[in-house]
Amino acid sequence: MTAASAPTTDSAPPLAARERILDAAEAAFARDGFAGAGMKAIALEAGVAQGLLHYHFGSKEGLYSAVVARRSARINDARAVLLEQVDFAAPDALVQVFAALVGPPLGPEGGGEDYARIFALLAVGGARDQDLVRAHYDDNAHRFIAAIRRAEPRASHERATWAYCFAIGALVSVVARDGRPERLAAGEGAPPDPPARVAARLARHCAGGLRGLLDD
Amino acid sequence: MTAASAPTTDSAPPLAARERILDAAEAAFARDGFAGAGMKAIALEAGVAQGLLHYHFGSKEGLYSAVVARRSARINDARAVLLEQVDFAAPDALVQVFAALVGPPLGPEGGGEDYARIFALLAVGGARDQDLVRAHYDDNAHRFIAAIRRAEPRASHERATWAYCFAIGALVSVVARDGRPERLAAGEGAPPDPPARVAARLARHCAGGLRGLLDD
DNA sequence: GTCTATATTTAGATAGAC
DNA sequence: GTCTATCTAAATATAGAC
Repeated sequence: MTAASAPTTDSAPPLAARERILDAAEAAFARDGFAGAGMKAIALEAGVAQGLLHYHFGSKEGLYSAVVARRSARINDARAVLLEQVDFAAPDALVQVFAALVGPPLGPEGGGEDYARIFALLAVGGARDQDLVRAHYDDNAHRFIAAIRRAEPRASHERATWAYCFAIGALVSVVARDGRPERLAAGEGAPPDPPARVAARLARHCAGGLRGLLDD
Repeated sequence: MTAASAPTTDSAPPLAARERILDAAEAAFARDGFAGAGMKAIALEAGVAQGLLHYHFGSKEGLYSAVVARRSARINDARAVLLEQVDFAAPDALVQVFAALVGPPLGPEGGGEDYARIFALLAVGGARDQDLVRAHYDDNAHRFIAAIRRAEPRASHERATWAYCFAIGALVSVVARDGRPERLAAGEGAPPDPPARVAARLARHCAGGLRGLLDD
């Protein structure tokens, strides 16, 4: 067996069809969820035969898992870069940490609308989604919980953890929602706020939320 | 046509089979989502024939909508009761308002684990879920946004709205998650916190979050 | 590696007896 | 109002040619 004949290996150079399938699957899973998306429709959108999906990813679960793995790696890499740039001596260090956490899923690294709802579904889904979160996001979580405590030493490990979880929750509710906050605030047809502005607001909210937990 | 022959009318006294179907559907939709749940499995769990589901609710969408309508009414009623009991002159008025918002979905009115994940999926789902949210939760939202501003007059309408949306997001991330915060904080196998304690912590977090938005 | 064709199961919905 | 039986469509997955 040659090295190029192992398509499930991540280290191999990605083929064009493989990436097209992942792109189409990302859009389909986002639109219809795991159970609602169809392998037939994904193959059609990717412009390949349905059998090719099973050749590359084995099953629908395998394809879903691959979609999450590809995108979560990009998001967490972007988060790590931002986290390294945080000035922990600054008065707004805590806001900077939360901005590093919530910014990438809202920005171009997050895959835009296509992956946004998958990201949200992962956070509220059942056993399958929870396993994927554990595999692809738990390490990142521990790193950020540590950073939260470094920026706000008064926070216990437990309170920092809850603040992290609340932050993820608030994040998913806005990444998955095209304009519900805007609609509630300004009525039907209100234009959505730019992602950077939403991220900044969210980061300040999370920092304030942790401070609210301190006198417990 | 007699009054009793109109099963789709909500004012009619509920029949035993109809309620059993709703209970089974609530559990199934929570476990597997809308697309993942099967009418056949719901009928089996309710102990009725599959055809009866269509007689009472017309379609799978009709059944899903009925599940959401039944539970959201109970949740919003409980919220309204708590909101009336808020002492807006108290220094922790804002915390009280958020406690009235997040308490019922976490308590017995929320339907426990069965409805919890449906509640969360509604918040991050596609067009179908967004329509249901608009129909069953938007009025409640406007009432709470007004209460938030009454408890914290410095908050603009826009900021109060974002604080409300962030609160719902943080809420769904904990109602749908059996013990991820506990696991991240204390490792595998950590016992879950009691719902009342989670609700109190969440309310304080939300109040602090809004304060963090004020100096914008 | 990619395609066509198909096997097998299961889905939601309906018809009609009682 | 409830049941049994069935229709039709669509699902995932597989087999085998190229």
